Amino acid sequence: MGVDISSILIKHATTLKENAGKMVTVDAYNIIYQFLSSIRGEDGEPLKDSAGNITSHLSGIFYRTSSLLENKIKPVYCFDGKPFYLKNETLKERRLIREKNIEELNAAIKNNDMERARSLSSRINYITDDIINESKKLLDFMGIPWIQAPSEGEAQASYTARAGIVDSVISQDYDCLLFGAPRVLRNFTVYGKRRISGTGKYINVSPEIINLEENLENNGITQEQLIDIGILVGTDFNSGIPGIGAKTALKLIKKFGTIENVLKEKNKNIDHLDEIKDFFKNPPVEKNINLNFKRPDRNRIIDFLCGQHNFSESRIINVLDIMDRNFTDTSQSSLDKFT
DNA sequence: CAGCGTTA
DNA sequence: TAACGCTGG
Repeated sequence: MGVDISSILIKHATTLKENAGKMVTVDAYNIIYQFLSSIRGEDGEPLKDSAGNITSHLSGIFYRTSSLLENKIKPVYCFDGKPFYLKNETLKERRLIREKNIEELNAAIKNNDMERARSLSSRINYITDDIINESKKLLDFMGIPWIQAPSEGEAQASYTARAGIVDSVISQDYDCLLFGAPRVLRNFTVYGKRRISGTGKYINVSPEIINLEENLENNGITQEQLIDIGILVGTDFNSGIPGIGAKTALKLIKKFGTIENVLKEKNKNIDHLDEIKDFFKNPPVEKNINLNFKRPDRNRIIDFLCGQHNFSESRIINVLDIMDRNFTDTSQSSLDKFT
């Protein structure tokens, strides 16, 4: 998933506290996908309400958003619109992998191999329209703004940061850097832990920040050359050149200057190259952005999460109290200078 | 993943 | 109080 240019990037450890006072965009699809894979019960299945509807994403969005707010970080969620048409191949591949996983899962259940079944089950994620719509509904009730991207959510999130409307982007994917996000926050969690997919075990993953300008300078490349490197390695919109990873791509781009020269040298071809480059440089985005944070609607949240989806009322109320307190704090902060 | 009760 | 382990839905 996404472009793997990790090996040529400098990353700095960061914390939620270090980012206090900042506004950030969140790649909604990316974070929902993470919640669906990691928030699971003992059986390895995502959390569900009594009607069998998946609720892991609601749990994730509710608690994560609240801790961000508690740390004075204001998140703005960016949702995917119509995928870039060249993504179709990638999406087809993902569908095939998923179908294969489901087949293997059924086989494992048949053979009573529950450990294998749990591991496979945790890899199968469905982001349905319901999951997206309920996420948006919850954000509305929480008074958190979200942006409907005309196309890719990570392009929208990156644009919003590049335009200076927010400070940085929360996403696990490096594609945001190709889209020009000045700062990308990864592993941006409260406790710095993540469950290893399919097992009950945890690994430590500390929040990190990647600074675009610093990395361009450190590698001695331009933004366009970073895009070229990404395309050589492979993105959501093309397969990349076999045998070329980020380090090799960097060397080649520095030696030959542009992806066109590299391809000529290697006698290779990438379909729709100009279109892909243009999409990273100038993706369709919503530019009319007004971000309005409102006080959480306690009754609607309790009705939605507890009434409709079986969340525990006492737990939800605890968090609502924290959010409420925090909202008052920020709205009064302009009065601080008079005290 | 995050909350929360338990433990040392 | 910090680390641990279980549970949430």
